[in-house]
Amino acid sequence: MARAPLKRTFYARPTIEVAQDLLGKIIRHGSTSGRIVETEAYLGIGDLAAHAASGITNRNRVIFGPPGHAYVYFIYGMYECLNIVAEPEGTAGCVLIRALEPIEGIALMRRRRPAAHRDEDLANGPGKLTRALAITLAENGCDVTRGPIVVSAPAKRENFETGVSRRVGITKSADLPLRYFVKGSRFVSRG
DNA sequence: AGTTCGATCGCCT
DNA sequence: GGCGATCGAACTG
Repeated sequence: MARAPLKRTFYARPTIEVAQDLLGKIIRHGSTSGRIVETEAYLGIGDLAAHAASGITNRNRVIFGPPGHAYVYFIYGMYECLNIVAEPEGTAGCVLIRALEPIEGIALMRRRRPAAHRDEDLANGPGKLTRALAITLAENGCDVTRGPIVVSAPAKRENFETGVSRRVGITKSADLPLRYFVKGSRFVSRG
């Protein structure tokens, strides 16, 4: 039951709003999908932790492009991380997807992530969820309002509390409260 | 439960 | 040439 993708106007807003509002949404790639339970906002100028901080380069150019596109990058020689571009075209800003609650294709995710022995370990980290959903650099720049990665609203509205904390694993601009998560979810990368 | 450390490589100075 | 928006295994206590 594929629901309609979120429209581009959803993404053409301040990065912090988009990061908060992406919680609870469904992300799908192929036959695998999950519910977003953890995000981080990465801003433009002034956010020294953001890839966009020092201006446009060949790697980060999609962050400066139109909203609603995937920014996928390669890190530590072995992992991909998935972001979704926010802000109007020409303004930098993106949301790192940090954790998913697996929904569809769990058996396939288990095959892709043999180290995960529990469902909550399949996608509770940015490098894990790209592995579980088979998202690679080939998806960099793709339009998540069209595909092959698609983001949509859940079938039923859910109520949850949003937790806020510092972002994980960075050293610069580390004090900013730009990490958001579904409070109480056992699928987040950390409490 | 918490800490340390190795794997592995593209990007940018 | 150094380092990074990570992960998982190995180790300690």
